[in-house]
Amino acid sequence: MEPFLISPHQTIPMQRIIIHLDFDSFYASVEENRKPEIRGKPVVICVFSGRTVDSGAVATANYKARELGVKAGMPIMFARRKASEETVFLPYDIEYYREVTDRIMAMLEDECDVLEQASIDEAYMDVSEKSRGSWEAAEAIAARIKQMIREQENLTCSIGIGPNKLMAKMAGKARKPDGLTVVREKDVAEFMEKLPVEKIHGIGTKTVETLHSMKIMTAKELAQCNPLVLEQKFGGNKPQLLMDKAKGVDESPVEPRQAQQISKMKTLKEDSNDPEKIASEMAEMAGYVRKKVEKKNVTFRTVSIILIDTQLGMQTRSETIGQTDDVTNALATAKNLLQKYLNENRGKKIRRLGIRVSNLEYEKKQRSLDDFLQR
DNA sequence: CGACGTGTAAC
DNA sequence: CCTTTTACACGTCG
Repeated sequence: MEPFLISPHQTIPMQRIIIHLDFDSFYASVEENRKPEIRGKPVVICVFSGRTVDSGAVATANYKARELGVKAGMPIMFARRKASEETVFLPYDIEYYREVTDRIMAMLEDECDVLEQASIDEAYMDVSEKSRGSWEAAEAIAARIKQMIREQENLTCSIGIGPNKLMAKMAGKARKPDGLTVVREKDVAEFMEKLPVEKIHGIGTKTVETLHSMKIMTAKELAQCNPLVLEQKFGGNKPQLLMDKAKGVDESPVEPRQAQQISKMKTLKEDSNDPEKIASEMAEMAGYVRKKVEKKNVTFRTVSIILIDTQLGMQTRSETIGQTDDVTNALATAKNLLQKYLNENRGKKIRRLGIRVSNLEYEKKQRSLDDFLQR
């Protein structure tokens, strides 16, 4: 889709219509479908780190559990304290959730011009053409999508429709669960005005803190402030970016995403600085990375290790090598980086670690054995 | 500019 | 008392 309609005399920015779709407490809902006996109960999906019985964090809580005060991101231990007798705690099963998502995303591709899967439970859809520029038509598309997902997967989602990705996303947040909210171009200013800065998508804790220290509390104040004031506190492009967001402006296109990196992290059972021990964990994680690299049929150029120490400080070390698909090679590089790190940081103990490959190339079309034999 | 390391943000 | 994975921006260095 062309971003602009070009007439002989002028360039008219085309009005886009973007849908954002977000499954309601996705992991929990999927588990409720898989295990009917837990339906109606508070459900908490957990990432258990394995360090102690209940160490780890909450990935998702269903609405029943949220009523009890359980929230995503919370340590499982906290959630246990808040939870009631009947609350169900389940380990997350990412592979199963991915299967469900993949089915739905395949379906969504047919319902829009361009699909951008933003995460396991979120997608943007450009429906400018499919709706022929009509907000009503876009709303009908959204309603049909909701119905399809309900009928075929027994899941609900919240949908936002707006003139760009930012507004679609924020519209979707306005009504949950099972919501459908349209913010037309002409209604953007009014929608944004009421919001405190911390409700703007993409403005996180650090930025909020700085804005508050400047007495900028609402999107309206941010949108109308003097850019020079922001430039005192923020560098580079950030002032412009912040003001655009506050005004509900976002030109970024909806485009298909491909992974830029593949990584695997793990929490150690006990803090350690034993090279042998850490290297063997590294090898295990490399096995997982290998699987993913094979599945995606990619090559990579950069290998990194990620280390989180006892104080939860994160450090990375990386090295760029020749384009390769050989994860064994990556593991060797990772072990070298690890060796170097441990030498530079004598005595520092590691809590969590990870391995990552990046600088991915998707061009790699490998000749199959058949092709090979035919020569 | 490419490579590397850190910070911010979101899920 | 603290997960996992990904993306991207930016500063710095050579």
